[in-house]
Amino acid sequence: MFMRLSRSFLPTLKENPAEAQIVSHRLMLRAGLIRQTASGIYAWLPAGLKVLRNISQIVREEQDRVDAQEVLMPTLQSADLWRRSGRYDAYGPEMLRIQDRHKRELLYGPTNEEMITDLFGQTVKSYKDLPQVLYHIQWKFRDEMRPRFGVMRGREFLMKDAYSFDVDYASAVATYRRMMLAYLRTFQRLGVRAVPMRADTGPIGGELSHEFLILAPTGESGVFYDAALEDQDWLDEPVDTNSPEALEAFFNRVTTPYAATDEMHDTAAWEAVPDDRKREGRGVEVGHIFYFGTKYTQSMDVSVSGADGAQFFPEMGSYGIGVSRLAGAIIEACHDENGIIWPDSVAPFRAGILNLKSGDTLCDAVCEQIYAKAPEAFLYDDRPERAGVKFADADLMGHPWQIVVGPRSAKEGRVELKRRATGERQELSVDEALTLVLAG
RNA sequence: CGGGGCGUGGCGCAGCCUGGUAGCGCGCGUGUUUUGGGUACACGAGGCCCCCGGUUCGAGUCCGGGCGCCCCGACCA
Repeated sequence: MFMRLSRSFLPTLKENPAEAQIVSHRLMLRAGLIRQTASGIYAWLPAGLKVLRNISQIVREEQDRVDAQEVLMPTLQSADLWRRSGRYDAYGPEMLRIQDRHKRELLYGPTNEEMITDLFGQTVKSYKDLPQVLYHIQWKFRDEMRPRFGVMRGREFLMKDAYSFDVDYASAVATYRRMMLAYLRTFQRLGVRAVPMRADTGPIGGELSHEFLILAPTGESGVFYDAALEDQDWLDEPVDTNSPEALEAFFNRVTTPYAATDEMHDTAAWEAVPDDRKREGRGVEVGHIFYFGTKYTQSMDVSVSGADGAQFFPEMGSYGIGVSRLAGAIIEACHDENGIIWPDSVAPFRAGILNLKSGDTLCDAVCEQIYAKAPEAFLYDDRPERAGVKFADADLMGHPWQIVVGPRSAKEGRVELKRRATGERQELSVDEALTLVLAG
């Protein structure tokens, strides 16, 4: 794509579109990341697509790190598949049902348990091939009664969904815990604090369902948690993911401090948390992990041979991360009155190059020199606009860094480097600035 | 699905009550001006007023129907 702003499809808006009520939706529209094409359905423009890809890539790396294997299943699924599990009739009007030219019944997948279970069953025949964890990052469609909040609650959305198959409960628990670690690492790398909270397990019961919520004032549920959950660095945490004991210790550490959404809130337990550690607010759900045993292997009759030669139904779990929702949720958590403040890891561009005097030989030369060093990392604002316009747009788009090139400092071969998150500015040589920006 | 609101140049809105052939700000184009935080002036382009039907000499405006979008609620990655 073009990284020169003068030639980019990056339409920033000065005013808030009337339909956008919450801050992330407004900023996504104003910063030129998305455009709505129908209720709850969005087109991702070049900068927005970069964000989606950056998020996906981090999700992917952390899934791979716990030995999940990436596949790609289709968006369209056959109704027959869902009849096997009994969900075709059970799912209700949220499922978009489609007919092809031969009047065959299809549906746009809202989730993939049936399809993955079928795929698994076609392939895996022995306990020796377990465990298996498969995931994909694919568009889903749920015909929500009321889409809202931009991409946070769209009808079409990009989701990473993983599915695990284990020989027994103990093994399934280990897989679940491994995935929980992967999630904590994923969200940490995305620059947000997502707190895992016990979720309702419905008819299946047990304690193996957790939602991950990001604190944001516009969140959909109330959350209460112990500040002890805030400071842990999971990226360097040496958890031996092959050891069930180590996984259990890890799991206990994560789940012992109090954390609950308003639905699961336990007032008595909350009272026991020291006042200075109480954290209370609104939360956006960005991930959900769930153990559901043999629900689908049984209903779809997918079994494998055990060591004793007898057939058994593998134990399953599913693990979702709302990728497109995260784009909005991150903005909810990371912005100020001037615009987005992207975490370095998801920013569409590492830095904006602001040419304060396009057309000036010296300014142009300095900008081109910087831009040539790493064109993929920069958005070069070469438009013949006034300085104020460029400052405002750079703040709005939220580049982690702004490299400001104006005639004043360019004469001395220097540029001004601004850190978006802190507003801190410093005058540096071109090389010094490049080193800082490209290092992180 | 219940309740409410809106649909007028690209964006934000006024005009509708009290029918007479469309206006403001921003943006866009050209020129001048300005040159480190959305500069100022001038000129200019751009509108089946969501759609269909009705009333009327005449409908953006009144009436009926439809479609689309948003907000509150119940429900959800």
